[in-house]
Amino acid sequence: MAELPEHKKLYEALRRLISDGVYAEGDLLPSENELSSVHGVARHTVRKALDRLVVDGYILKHQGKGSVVKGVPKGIGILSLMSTTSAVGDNILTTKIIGRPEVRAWKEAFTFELSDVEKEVGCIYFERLRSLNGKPVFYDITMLPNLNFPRFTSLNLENKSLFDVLRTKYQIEVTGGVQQIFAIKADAKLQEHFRVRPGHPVLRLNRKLNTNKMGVYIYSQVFCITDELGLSGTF
Amino acid sequence: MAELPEHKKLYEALRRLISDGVYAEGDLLPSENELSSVHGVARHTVRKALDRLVVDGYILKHQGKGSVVKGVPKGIGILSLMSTTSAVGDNILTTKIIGRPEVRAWKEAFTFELSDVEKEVGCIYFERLRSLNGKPVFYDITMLPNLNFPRFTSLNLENKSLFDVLRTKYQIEVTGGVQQIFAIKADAKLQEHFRVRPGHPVLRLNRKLNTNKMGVYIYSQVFCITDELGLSGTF
DNA sequence: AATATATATTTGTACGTACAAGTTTGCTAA
DNA sequence: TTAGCAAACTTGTACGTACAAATATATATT
Repeated sequence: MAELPEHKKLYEALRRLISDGVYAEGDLLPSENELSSVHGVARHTVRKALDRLVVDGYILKHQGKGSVVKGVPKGIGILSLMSTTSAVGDNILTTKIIGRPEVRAWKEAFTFELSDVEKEVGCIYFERLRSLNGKPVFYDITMLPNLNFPRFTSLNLENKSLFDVLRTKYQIEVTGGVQQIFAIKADAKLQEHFRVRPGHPVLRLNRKLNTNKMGVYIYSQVFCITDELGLSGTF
Repeated sequence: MAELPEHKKLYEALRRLISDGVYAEGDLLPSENELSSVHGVARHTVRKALDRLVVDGYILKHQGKGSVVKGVPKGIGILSLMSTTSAVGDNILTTKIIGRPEVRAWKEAFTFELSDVEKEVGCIYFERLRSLNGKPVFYDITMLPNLNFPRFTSLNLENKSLFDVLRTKYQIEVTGGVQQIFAIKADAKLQEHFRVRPGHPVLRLNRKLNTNKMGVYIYSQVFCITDELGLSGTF
């Protein structure tokens, strides 16, 4: 395991403290000079760590005041749910894997083209149906290239943990991506999954996610019912 | 007019060169040392400017190689169009302002709540209908607080230039925001604008954009037909 | 000519200093 | 008590140095 640079170590440490709630929203982080002396690094290194926290949306900086904790940012792109009527908060979101993750061939990923390498190795494929308070709201298909993912098919793939699993188990970080969004009418398959009538409006997202590994992309297609819940995202 | 800091001036200069196509996609920027000596600033200052170009998606950096131009990034959040069948490229996107920008009172901005200050000053309101090759695809409502926007109602509000106008004329930069996305059925008003039948699926976006000015937010609601075009965005 | 090696170039990390600018805090004087 | 002011604190800008790591280039060797 390679040694991380100092500014990245500090970034990860502070990020964890915010994620774990040690520093809550509105709190002030220790000053740059304090972090500098405590962690035994130069102020410049501290600033680099804080810069990334700002970019990632964890903190806000105010000259003369300090670094104010903003909170844990929403998922990359559009991932979080938001109720139109009331707060979503403690509603129960259950995730059901349809079938098991399996390896199969692929020639294209929705509207995205694949490289020759990706075509050759095939993909890990799985579908999920997520329900809020018993009502299905999400149906998504995920495809990963069958590369460097030992024992992936036997992992528990919960909603929130997918990116964490990729980062911690396989050192793969999602750095960005592209998505296309459509409003469509529910087809037979979606009518069945969502238990809606023909013609019901459904949101469709085609997504291609970039990672820190050259040539490794994650593809997913998400269908969503937005009758009571809008898809919410920050940017 | 306040003097911009050196790193920001350099950032703006390089950004402009990329936007204008002087540095095209795939080109290498001058090295950090070269930029340093040419512009008469320290390498650290150059790096800060380049850092922001990386964050904004204009360039990619490779250790030992240099800074490779990535191109002009897509709009913040979801702004750009993308064809499902072929490249959009040179299709003609026309923008029509429905009515003129006008000042009016407001009590809420779509699903977003307003501050007391915002309610008091009222808002600048305008609607736009954008068509691709004669077919209407975008209908959007924009609302700005009636603050610090002298002569705004007499400006030409083209599609691409809104953010540029805000930045250059009023020193207001959009730093991020929140959006909610829904798939809905076209109501009477949308049926008329888009010339579609009842029940046609339409994309709706409610957006609240943050700016660098404290307390100044931009609100917009966008309706979009995605029959042939998906809404595309990078993140 | 092809390969291996050494050199130069370029970005990454990390340290340091100094001062400017904005905010908070505490003190002093009215 | 209040108001004003000075000091302390915190982040922003900008300069400098040094070396590491990755890439590109030129050189030498086979």
